Amino acid sequence: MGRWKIGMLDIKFARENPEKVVEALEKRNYDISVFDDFLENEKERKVLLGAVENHRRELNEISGKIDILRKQGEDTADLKVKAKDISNTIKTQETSLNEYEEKVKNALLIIPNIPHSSVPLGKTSDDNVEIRKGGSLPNFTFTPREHGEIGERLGILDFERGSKLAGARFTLYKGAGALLERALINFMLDAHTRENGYTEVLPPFMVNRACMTGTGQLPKFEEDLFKIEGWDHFLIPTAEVPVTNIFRDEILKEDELPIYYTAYTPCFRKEAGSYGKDVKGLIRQHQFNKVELVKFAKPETSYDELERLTSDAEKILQKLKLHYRVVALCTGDMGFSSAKTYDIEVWLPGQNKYREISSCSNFEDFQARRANIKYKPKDGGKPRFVHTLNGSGLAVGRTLVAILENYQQEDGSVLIPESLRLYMGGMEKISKGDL
RNA sequence: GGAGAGGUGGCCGAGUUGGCCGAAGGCAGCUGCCUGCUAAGCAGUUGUAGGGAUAAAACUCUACCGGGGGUUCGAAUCCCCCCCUCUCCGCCA
Repeated sequence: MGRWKIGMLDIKFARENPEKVVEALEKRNYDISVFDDFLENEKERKVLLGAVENHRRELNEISGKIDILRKQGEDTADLKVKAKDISNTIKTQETSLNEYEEKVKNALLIIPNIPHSSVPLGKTSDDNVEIRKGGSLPNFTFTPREHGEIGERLGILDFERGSKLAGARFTLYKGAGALLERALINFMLDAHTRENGYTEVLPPFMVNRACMTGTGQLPKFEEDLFKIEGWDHFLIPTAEVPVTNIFRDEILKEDELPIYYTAYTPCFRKEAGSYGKDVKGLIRQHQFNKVELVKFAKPETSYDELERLTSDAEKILQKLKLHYRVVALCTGDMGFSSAKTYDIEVWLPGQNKYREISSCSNFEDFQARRANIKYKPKDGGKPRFVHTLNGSGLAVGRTLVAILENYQQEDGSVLIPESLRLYMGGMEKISKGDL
């Protein structure tokens, strides 16, 4: 009855600023008809809600009278008849009200976040804007190979057997390859916890529906998720989901903010609709490892936090001496829940292009509304929604790809970046036949 | 998997012959008073969401006692379904 356990776009904001919502939808190349549905149903919903509340007040009054008369031993039959009548009216109207609430809620849940004013306008990834570059391009005296070929020649990546075990887009890592993946995870976690101020968490790798709705994967993108048979649980597509939902339905204290979490998890994605794309190699897998950064911040500081979060992710690439660039995603290329996103793209000489290795976003209060995460201001005011942010710090498999391609030698061996050697038991180079 | 117990406000915890319960009491918090500091003490106050009213308040209405449905004029209290937590047994990394 008028309770919104699932927040989303602020219903009041949507109602009172329809032009802004429409503008946002257009910028994102979304069909604006969902919003028309919303407005229409929301209007009706409000009228009905008012009617139900009035009747309820009337009914409450009569019920009170009945109680008093009853105690005085007087006859209440007439009042009961009247009350029954009102009660029936309420039931009828409520049924109708519920339908409208359902419609409003469903419409609201599939309306994306409103882009921040600083987000570049555009339709596709071609319209993204490069912000800066980091590191320097590697020089090769030979033609660099792709990571898949490098990995197979070294015997550290086995795509054939990966697909024997689980099908396309699964890979078996072996020997120094498995070690390198594990080393990268530890290296990244240590950097973020020891140098960047994040607290490590290790969440469940599958979550319930409420979590998925909270961060925006549901209800719109269910076809991208692996669902557990016979259970309303899903394998996580990113640690963002369980980690952001840590504080679902909670009210934090202002002093606790900002909160920085980092988490290693595997990620599971169906990659529906990407048939034929990146079928070779490690770039696009159904299961991959990622170290994630998640922040809970006050609204006033969330954009500063986004800059710092992005630079925390960049630091990993700097330590590994990999060349990269940071791009600001345009309105048409941004994810559903995001208000602003920076992608970090690492240079892959084997493919002669930049590939996304991290995506850092400020969701403002979009996820916080859905997941109902608030904080109580110190001055005693009403609880406010927090701002949530997250970014990869980094995608581990793609980092391994970058190392193989950037550190490959003419003889097919691969040097280990210096900052990683401690994590590789001192290994300096991966050669054929190692481990 | 089997057998029990329970889910109430920031926390603890009353309330199950239906009405006076948004909900006693305690703790914590806040505001005054008082005590030369601290502790104690006295009085008041302190939930969330939506609507109305207002310059803003005061004020007022509706809903919320794990979730959903039912009975009833009326449900935290009765009935049904689901979820979760805890204890014991079994099983297992």
